[in-house]
Amino acid sequence: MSSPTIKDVAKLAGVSISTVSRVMNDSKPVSPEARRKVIDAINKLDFKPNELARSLVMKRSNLIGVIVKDIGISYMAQIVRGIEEIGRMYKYDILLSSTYGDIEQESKIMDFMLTKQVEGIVMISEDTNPEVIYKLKNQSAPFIHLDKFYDYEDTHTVSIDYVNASKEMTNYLIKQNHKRIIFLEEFTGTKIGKAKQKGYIDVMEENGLEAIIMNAAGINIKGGYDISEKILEKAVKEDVSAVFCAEDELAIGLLNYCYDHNVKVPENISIAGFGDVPLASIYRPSLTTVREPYYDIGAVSMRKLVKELKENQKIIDNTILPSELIERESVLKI
Amino acid sequence: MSSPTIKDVAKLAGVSISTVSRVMNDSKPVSPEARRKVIDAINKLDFKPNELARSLVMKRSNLIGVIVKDIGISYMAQIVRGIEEIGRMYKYDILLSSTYGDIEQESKIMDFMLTKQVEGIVMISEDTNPEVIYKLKNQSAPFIHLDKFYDYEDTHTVSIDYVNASKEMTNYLIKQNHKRIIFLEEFTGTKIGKAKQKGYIDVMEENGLEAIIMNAAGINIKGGYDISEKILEKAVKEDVSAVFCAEDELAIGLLNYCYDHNVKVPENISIAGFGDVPLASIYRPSLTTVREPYYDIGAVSMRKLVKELKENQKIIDNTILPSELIERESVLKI
DNA sequence: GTGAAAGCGCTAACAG
DNA sequence: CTGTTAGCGCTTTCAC
Repeated sequence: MSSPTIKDVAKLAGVSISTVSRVMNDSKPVSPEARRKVIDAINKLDFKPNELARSLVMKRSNLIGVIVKDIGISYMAQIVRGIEEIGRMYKYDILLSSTYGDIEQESKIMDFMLTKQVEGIVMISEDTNPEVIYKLKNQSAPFIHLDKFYDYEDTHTVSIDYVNASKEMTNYLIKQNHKRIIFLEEFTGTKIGKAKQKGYIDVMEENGLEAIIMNAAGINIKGGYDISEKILEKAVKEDVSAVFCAEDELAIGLLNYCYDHNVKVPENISIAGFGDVPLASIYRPSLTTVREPYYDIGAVSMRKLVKELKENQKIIDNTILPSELIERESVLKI
Repeated sequence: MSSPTIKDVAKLAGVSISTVSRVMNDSKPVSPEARRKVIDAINKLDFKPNELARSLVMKRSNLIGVIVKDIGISYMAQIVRGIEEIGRMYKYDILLSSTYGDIEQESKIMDFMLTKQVEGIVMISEDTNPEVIYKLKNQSAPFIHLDKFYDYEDTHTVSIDYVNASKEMTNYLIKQNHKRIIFLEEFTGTKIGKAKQKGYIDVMEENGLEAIIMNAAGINIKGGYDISEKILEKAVKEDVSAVFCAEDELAIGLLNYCYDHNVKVPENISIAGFGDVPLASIYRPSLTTVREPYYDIGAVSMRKLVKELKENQKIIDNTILPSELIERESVLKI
């Protein structure tokens, strides 16, 4: 009826349970004969060890808790892929839970995962609540905190150099002969938001160009779409030829608006994004953007976690991964 | 140092561990005084019960294994959302693992999940290997098998009525005055593939129209893109005005090709898809398609699993969910 | 109401 | 090399 246990195997093989355990784990020498008998019994019974029991005594669950805002958000799914693939290499499994941005859930789920004895936690959110970060930092398991927008001080994370990435894109735009460039963001005062803005402003100033910043109400496609009318108005009035969006989602929103209103991209206006979400390369015109290496962010996060777990010490730092400017169709090239 | 156990709580509260257990689970009456003392102790120690130990003795892991081809595939992520949200209602957690289509992995992961004592399994794949299905059916845990293409006989799944959905779209196209309509598919001989094809052919015949079927080499954006030149050639030569793609991905590939080659959609040619992947509504022109309710498919799957678990009996059947024709821009309306 | 004790399935000394 | 035994942290009889 219920699945066979190590006892059943031992009985059938005519040895003690220790011997069975030993052949399963190769933890101690076992005579060839006993080994054979055990293996036979295992096969005959189709025995599968109960990892729960194993975890209990070993005090190692081999579980990593991944708390994600919404697994349907494609870049988050990319991060999870990275976590999972590296996790698999080290025999870690993923316990996945979504919060949908609800801070109570974030907190509850964290507790719950600890209860399930996860050995580490990766929290993938957007605009994480400070309380949650506090809690994350004050619980016992090592963690990584990944937030596209909210780069908290002194948290353990993996990201790119936002100032520099933003500079690179601004420089690129200028090199393509754009002089009047709007920077579209939703300014929330976050460290990352400031960094992107700074990169843009610095380069514009260096080149004696005026920084023109506009604000969207929400970092998503709708946010980009809704501000588009104003942007386009300003563009014709003030001779703007390019818009640098702080997030791909904003750029897609703008692109959608342009399509809906017969504005040709990049002929009439150039649009650049930031992120390189999967959609950016599929959409037409394809989006010129800065690639944030989501998969790698996940993979490196997991590697760091594994290292912490192995060395049994908590680390608090920020690993910087390289970003890359991806030239596509949405920016007019000279 | 290491986290407090029920013993520590008992000691601090001056009661036995049984009493602590009883207040935690409300399983038996406890005197108000003892209850208070226990609760105090729990709070003081920030005690969190070890679910692993609990699962071991209760023989209930509260874990559902979700085996997914690739969590980065957006419609799969939508399904997982549905699974997760319903799972949460019943206190089930998600153990997530990706296979990347590798059949050895599919099999290994399944074993591994059983080892972790998952109570049920949801397998979300594409073109699942028969061996894997066989194995899925012959293991002990209840399962749901979700495959967009491969509708195996006698498996436990949740889907839509493909023949009917395909008929609906074909009828719609005809109503929009299209007479020469290409059906683009990658014919793999699967039940679902046949169903979609049948829906199209039946309606075309009913209307005295010729069925024109073309084959892509792969059900993905590239597959659609690569066959596009031929399609467009045939379209001009044979006066075809619409293409009904058996999958949204094929339609997006075709749309991309049209954009790249200055073919206007829907003015020059109308394109319809099947699926309503998230991208379909974002892309411009937005894609007229058949909505497969991915989230609901996940949610209903989980409900079925919960029911099986509760009633402790395996069910093998196919739940049919309603689909919906989504009118957007890619098909020229009269 | 409450505590002592057995046991979930497994690993890891310990003694042979 | 192998078996016996003592737990891992918890739930659940079974007495009291």
